[in-house]
Amino acid sequence: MTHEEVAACLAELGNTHRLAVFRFLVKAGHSGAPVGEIQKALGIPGSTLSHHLARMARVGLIRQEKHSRTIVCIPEYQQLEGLISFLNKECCAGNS
Amino acid sequence: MTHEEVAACLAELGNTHRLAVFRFLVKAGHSGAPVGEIQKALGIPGSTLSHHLARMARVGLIRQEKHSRTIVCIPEYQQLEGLISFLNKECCAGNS
DNA sequence: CCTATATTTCTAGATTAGTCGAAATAATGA
DNA sequence: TCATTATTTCGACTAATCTAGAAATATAGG
Repeated sequence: MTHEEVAACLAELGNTHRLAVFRFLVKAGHSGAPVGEIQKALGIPGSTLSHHLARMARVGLIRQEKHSRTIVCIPEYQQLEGLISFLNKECCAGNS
Repeated sequence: MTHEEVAACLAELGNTHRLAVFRFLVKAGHSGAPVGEIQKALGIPGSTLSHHLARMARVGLIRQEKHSRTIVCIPEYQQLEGLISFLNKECCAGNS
């Protein structure tokens, strides 16, 4: 994971709506949740949510699988792990 | 650390310049580095750097100590640790 | 007091992000 | 085929961010 990729992911998680979406998806587990369910749970207008989901998918924080009419969003755990391990390695060196 | 505080910190680290500054300060260690040194090392114009440093200080990622004419920037390790622990607790639950 | 140094504040332009209604697309089932 | 449901794309607007030169501030040393 490069410096730029890490910054891009952090920037996406650095928005309260998107962070809330990610937390919701993690609670939903490996099977994720459809867009409509996220929308109902968090009360975000469809077009706004769609925009945020697209951004998160673009940097690999989630993936979207189409099942007939619904699109299921699944958190990409290993991407978050990459992020955490980067922060641990590159940003905690020298810590007490 | 609240949802909003976490998002704010992640947003600040989600900029390549600021992430580079933070990484540089962590390498510098607990004694930190003066603004001028960061500027020389990373090649960022003074006014731009000052802006980014102020933002990072605002969310508690660094602190700034004035020693005569120079201002020393010090990374706030416990803030980053708070961030990492939040991501681990709230965003990794259910992971394989 | 004056000059040099370190850093910030001011200002302004350019770019990007966030928001959301309305229209468009896609798939299902009657 | 038609209506319904799920979601996206479009379009438009506002707000925030990024950038950096120029001027201001603060401090040290001569």
